[in-house]
Amino acid sequence: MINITFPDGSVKQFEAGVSAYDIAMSISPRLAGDILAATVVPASDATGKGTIYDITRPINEDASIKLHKWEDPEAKKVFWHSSSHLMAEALEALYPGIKFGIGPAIENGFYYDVDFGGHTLVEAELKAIEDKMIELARSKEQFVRTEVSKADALKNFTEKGDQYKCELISDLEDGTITFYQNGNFTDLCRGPHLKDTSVVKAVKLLSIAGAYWRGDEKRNMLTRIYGITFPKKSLLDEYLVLLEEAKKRDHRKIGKEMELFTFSQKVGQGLPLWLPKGADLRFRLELFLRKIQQQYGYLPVVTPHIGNKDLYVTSGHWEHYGQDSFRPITTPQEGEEYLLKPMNCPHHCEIYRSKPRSYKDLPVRLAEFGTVYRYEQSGELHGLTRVRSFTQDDAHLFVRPDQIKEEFEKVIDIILYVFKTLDFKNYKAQVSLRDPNNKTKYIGSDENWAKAEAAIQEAAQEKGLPTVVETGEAAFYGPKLDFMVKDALGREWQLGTIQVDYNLPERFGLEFVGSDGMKHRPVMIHRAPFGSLERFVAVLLEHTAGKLPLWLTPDQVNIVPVSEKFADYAKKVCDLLNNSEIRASVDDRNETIGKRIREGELKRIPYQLIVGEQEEKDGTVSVRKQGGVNVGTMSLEDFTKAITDEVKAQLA
RNA sequence: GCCAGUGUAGCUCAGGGGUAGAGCGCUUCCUUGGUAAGGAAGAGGUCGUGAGUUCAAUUCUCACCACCGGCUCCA
Repeated sequence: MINITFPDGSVKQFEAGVSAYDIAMSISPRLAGDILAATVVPASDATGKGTIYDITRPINEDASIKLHKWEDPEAKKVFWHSSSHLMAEALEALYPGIKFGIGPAIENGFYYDVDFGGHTLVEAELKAIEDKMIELARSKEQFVRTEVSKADALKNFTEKGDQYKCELISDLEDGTITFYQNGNFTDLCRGPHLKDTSVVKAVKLLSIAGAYWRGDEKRNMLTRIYGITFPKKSLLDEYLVLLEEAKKRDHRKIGKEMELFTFSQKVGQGLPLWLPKGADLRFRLELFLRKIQQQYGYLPVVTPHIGNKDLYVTSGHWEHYGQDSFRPITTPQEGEEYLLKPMNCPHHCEIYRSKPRSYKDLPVRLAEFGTVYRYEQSGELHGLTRVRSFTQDDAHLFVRPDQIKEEFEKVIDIILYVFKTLDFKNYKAQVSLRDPNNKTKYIGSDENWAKAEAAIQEAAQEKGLPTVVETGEAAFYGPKLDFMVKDALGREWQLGTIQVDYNLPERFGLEFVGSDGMKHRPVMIHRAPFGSLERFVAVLLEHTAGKLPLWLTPDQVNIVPVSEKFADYAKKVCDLLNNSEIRASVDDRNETIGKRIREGELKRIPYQLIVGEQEEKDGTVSVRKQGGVNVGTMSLEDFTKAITDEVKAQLA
């Protein structure tokens, strides 16, 4: 007999070899029917973390257990992973001879990478695959786990001619290899899996994409099929509605609706054109940050949009990115070449170098809203989040080595203030370190890398900022701390960034005179709280669904006169508001009042003022807040004060 | 750059080998309306670009361009 401990601390005895399913059954058959996976922590597991088990897998020793129903992320993962096997089985039945790469569960659903040989899978075929999956699911196929030797595993997939699985197996250690079989389909898989396929009730295959084998663009491109499944049809319907809702928050759609920005094929791919309202919004964001930076002792600078190629040879960027960027600009002067600036740092280094610096002058903080140009691959361009011309809210801090941590922490403060003011709550702070196994990708000495990586992690820790560490994600010149935020569809984008750089000061020969009268090398910190105005605006639009905070939004107040008789009063109200720096306009078009209010709502204007006979007589306005809330009638002075106070509070 | 999809009016989209449609928007007129769509008339498109097949191409074929979903990349 073995002891099984439950999450509430109670202990029950079972025969050795009992499964999670048996255990659930001993509590209630209903529970047994609901559970999809179990976290089992065997007594011998020193980590205490345990393993997710198939609910049919025997438990052979004392263990604690947690049973997972659909609501648990662990269960969803198992459900979707099994669904990818189910899809693979359907695919193999419909397209005999195809080969399989990998097929994991993802955040929302699963995919499988498949080599269809000569066949090109098109979207029209997905329906038939979905139907086959449902058919197979209904036949209640068990997922059968078997442990196999490496030799047998290789033999199996060699006979099948699946070079991808063979490659995966050859990387595995003998004795750890398991197969899972559902129906006629056997896959190399660590598991865990569902008990059987019958719980999969609803299937939607979402899209087809090409994906390089093992993420390597030099290798075969496999066909990746994305899908999602649910244990109930209604859950699928809800999910699809949710997806539609998310698409309505797409910044590209909102940007068009609110007339913030546009693109032109004639101007060029990835080159955003900011429309008047968008430019207005952008300037307001800039002003907001300028004020903070002034408080933190930043000095504004302005530098040209091009720079001599030698500048980038010196910085090392030419060597790293020269081949993949906009080509150099030539001049009538033989041999003279300029580059569109891909970043501002080299220019700022030259500003630092323009005069001798004393240790007393440091830190020197040079800030610029600098527009840069990068030739991003055409397939990578995406709305405002990935463009070829964008403006960084850039600054470079030239600091003494003993000032790094303090300066780094101040930058964290600025970024957190910006995020707080704009109500970004779900961000991730990511520390990006270099890949120690691929040092040739990076420039700079081991010693400086170690110092910089330590400085970042210490600063984050002292600020109490929870971080995730990603190895191999560092910039080529230094490690960084990035703030990542998700868009409407769950894609993650980097916004704010702070980067320590020991390299450029070296390359540019930057110096300061120390208290000892000797020359020393400053350390450089790159930082951009927004990242770029383009990306920041994009993510902000998706987070707010276009309902921007009052202080930021281009149109704050829409004044709707009840009829044209009151247009003059409306204009007077508008002028008075404008004089108080409130962005108001009058909609006195020949349309019904209901229609004009509706359009004000659709334009996401925070306040609408309805004015008619009564208001004109009393010098008041009838206030309607976005979303249909009738705030009531108030004097114009009171309204002006309320708006001004609300803006102040938002910026506090 | 790679794989798949899309490209028709300012916007959202329907259509389809015989030179085009809807709704919204826009213009004009009627209506002067009190908190999410009043009515009428009108203007507006070489159907992404180029080539090919055909008596005839916006429709079929090919190439290119752009956009969209992914992959790779992201200073």
